[in-house]
Amino acid sequence: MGADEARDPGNPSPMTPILTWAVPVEPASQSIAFAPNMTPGTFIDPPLAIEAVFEPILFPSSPSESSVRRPAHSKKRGEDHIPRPPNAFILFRSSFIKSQHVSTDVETNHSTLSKIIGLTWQNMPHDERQIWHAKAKKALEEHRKKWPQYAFRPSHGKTKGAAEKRKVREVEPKDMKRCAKIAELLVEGSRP
DNA sequence: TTGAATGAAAA
DNA sequence: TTTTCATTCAA
Repeated sequence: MGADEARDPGNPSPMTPILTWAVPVEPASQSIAFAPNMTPGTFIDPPLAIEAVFEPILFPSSPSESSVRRPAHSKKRGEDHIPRPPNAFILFRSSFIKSQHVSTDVETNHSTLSKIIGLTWQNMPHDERQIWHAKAKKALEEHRKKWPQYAFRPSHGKTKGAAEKRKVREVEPKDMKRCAKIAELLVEGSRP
């Protein structure tokens, strides 16, 4: 760490409309419930209870065609393998791909897609990203609940002989600019 | 098996 | 601090 917290480049937005936050339409359908094994005595009240995880405004997941969940890479890794809990970006990316907002029809290269989605992620307003962070947090809680004893154990000597990673194809700057434009348009165009 | 992104957590 | 790995699927 250190004094390099200047991780917030241009984000002045002096005239950002702040998106009309459509109040959380979540009545009592999602009432807070204590876990069965949790005794009221041990309940620690979190400073900020963000129980309600609102749906993203900019890039909502497609309501249709989203039931068949593939086991991803069921090969390799024994069935005992517990996958890491997905972080906010991974969740966002998955949703983005599934939604087919821009995927496989125009770009089949997932590496490029990752670039576009990454740029889109950075262009997203803070509020929107926070929603995905909340989702990630929730996923983490579920993960902990499902595998309480899970712990991330990265293998050290994994990357082969530390050989040079050969790049398949570096995205040309021209295409890079195109990606940036796409990402920008994606966010701008999704604004209400 | 790799690439490509971001982020959480381990070493 | 650096490295691993979570998702995703065409090469």
